[in-house]
Amino acid sequence: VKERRTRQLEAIYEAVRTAVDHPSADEVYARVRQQLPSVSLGTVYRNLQKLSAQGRVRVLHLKERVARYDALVHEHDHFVCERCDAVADVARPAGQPTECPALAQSGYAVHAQTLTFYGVCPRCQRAAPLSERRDNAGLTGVERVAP
Amino acid sequence: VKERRTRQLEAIYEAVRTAVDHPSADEVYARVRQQLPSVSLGTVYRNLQKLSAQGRVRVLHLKERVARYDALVHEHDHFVCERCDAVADVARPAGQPTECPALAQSGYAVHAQTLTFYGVCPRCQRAAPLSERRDNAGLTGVERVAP
DNA sequence: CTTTCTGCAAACTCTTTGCACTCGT
DNA sequence: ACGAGTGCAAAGAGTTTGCAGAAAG
Repeated sequence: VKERRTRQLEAIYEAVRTAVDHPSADEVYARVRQQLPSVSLGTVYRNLQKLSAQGRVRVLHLKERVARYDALVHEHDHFVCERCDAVADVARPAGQPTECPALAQSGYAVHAQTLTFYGVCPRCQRAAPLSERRDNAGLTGVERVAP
Repeated sequence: VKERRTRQLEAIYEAVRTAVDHPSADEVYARVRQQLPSVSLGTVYRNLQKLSAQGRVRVLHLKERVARYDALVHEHDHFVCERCDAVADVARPAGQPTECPALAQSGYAVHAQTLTFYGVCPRCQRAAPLSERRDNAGLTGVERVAP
C-alpha cells in the first residue's frame, strides 16, 4: 500500500496551492487541463480526496452545493459574499475561543471548528449599492483579508 | 401573488418544527408521509425553500452534501459528530463577537455568521472509545446542548 | 513485473423543474 | 373561476465508481 507520486496528483495540488479563489473541483479541472490536457474529472476528484485525507488541502462546504478547496490548511475562517459568491480568507479573530465551554462540560470532544461570515464584499457594495440582488456575472473577484 | 396555506406546507413545517435531529429533505419527506401519504418529494423541496425564504426554517450546509433543516431560527451554532453525523444545537458562546473587526475594517459588510464545531459526541465516545472510526449504523441519536 | 493510478463512461445522490391537474380563496 | 400549489416523472448538477489499460516503482 504505497502511494505514488503521479504527474496528475502534483498538478492538481499545484492548481489548488496557487489558486487564490477557493476553486471547486470543476475549476481545478479546468486549470489542470491547461498543463495536462488529458486529465479526467474523475482523477481530479480522486486526487482532491487524497490530498484532503493527507491534510494537504481543506474542503469547504459553504452555502452552495459544491465543495470548494483551499490549500491554506492552517486555522483560519472565511467570508462568503452573498452577491458574487466570492470567498475570502479571514484570520481567526483574536477573541475566538478554541473550545466551547458548554460543549466541553456536556462531554463533547471538539476537534475542529469552522467559522464563516456571510455578507457583501466591498466590490459588490460599490457595484450595486442600491439594488436588492445582482447577478454574479463578471463579479467573481476575490480579495484576501489579513492572511 | 398571494400565498396559500396548504395542508402540505403546514405538515412540512410541523415536521421540521417538532424534529430534534436536523432532518434532511428526505427525512422530512418520510415523516410527512406518515400524516399525508400522497405528498411528493418535489413538494417537500419546494415548501422547504419557501419556509426558508420566509425565515421560518434555517438551512444548514454542514460537512455533508445534503442540506439539513432547523426550525430554530434564532442565533445559535452547531456541533457535528464525526462518527455518527448527529447534529446538536449549541448556544452561541458568550465571548463570541458579532462582528469581525478585520472584515469591517476592510469594507466587508457582515450580515450573518455560522460557527460549527466538529468532534465526537458523548454517546460515540462511550460506544467506541478506542477504535479509530466506527460505522454510524445505530448511532444516530441526538442531544441538545443548552438551548 | 507488480501494483497503483488513470481515463472513460456509466451510475449515483441530491435537488430542481415542466406539465397537467387539484384545491384554496 | 382564477391561479397558486401539487404529484409525477424527467432533467440537472455534483460526485463516485467499475473496469481495462497505462505508468510508477
